[in-house]
Amino acid sequence: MTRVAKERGAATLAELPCACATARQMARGLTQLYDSRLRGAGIEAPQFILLMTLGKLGSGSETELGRHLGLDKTTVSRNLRLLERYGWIVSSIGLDRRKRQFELTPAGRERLALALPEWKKAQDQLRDALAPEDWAALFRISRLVANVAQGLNS
Amino acid sequence: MTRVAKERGAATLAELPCACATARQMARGLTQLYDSRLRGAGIEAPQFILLMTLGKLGSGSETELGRHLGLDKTTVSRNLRLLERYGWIVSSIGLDRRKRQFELTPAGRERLALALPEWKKAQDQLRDALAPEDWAALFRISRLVANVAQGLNS
DNA sequence: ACAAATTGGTTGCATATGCTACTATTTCTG
DNA sequence: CAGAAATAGTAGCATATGCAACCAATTTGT
Repeated sequence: MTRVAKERGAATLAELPCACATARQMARGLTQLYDSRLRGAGIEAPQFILLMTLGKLGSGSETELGRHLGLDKTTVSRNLRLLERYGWIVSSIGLDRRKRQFELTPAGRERLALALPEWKKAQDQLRDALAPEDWAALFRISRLVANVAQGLNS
Repeated sequence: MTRVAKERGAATLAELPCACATARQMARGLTQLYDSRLRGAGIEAPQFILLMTLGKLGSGSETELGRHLGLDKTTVSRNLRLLERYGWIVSSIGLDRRKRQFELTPAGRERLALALPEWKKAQDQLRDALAPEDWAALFRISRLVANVAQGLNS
């Protein structure tokens, strides 16, 4: 049982509940949960979320999708390219020739339909494991903090 | 909690509040917030968290650190190798010759001391932007859901 | 109308993450 | 004790993520 001298600095490592660390751990845990289900439908959480968002919006540009998901535009760019390679989405150039509009292909809608029941299983599994008020708080806090952080970052 | 399986309507794209998506978005937002501060100290959130955890534990093996952080052992393996390359940690082989024990070097402690005030700035900035009860709920929910997900994944 | 600022997107670079499969070591069992 | 099972760590593969720098197209300010 080693014990390093810790009576040096003021607020040392003793107790550091880091909001970032705990939030990241939660996100990783949930990602693994959803991944394990979605994998049966040949997709994983990040791509599913992107595909789902595009389906919800009908169509969208990279920057637009990035704003919705809190993702950097370069990340969206590369992730969309993957979905395009898989044939799940197509892109077209808009009137504003800088913009590329993306939308689902039939194959993309098919994949989404295949994945939705698996997504639901994961989501229900989590919900059943939580008290109703905790389930609600999870969404409320996640949205709130995501928005606050977004604001602080801009 | 009850695990009564209720019949919940089939999922449509209309509105899909995905716990995984919102949690990931929050985690990304917080990571960017903490990163932007920590970068001034020559480190970013993931490495800071790992270094901090190692400092808190005194020493630890890969698997041990992974369990603490909810990280896959292979991820910990590579991340630790980076910290080692930077000279912030050292490893030694234990009695059980499968295990490698890691601990901070003086340079690692120095880096941590340099980063702690920046970490605190980010953390305070977030706390100030949240109502006290939301700040508390953030930790409670993150820990709770991380634990629940961990359980469901194993 | 034109130069400047803004906006949308891509490339290069580096790190982060996890799964599968594999090796080495230790522990468990018959 | 010998073989089986569990454990610790690593390599290969693929995706995810974001910053800085850059180019192209559009909008703005004068």
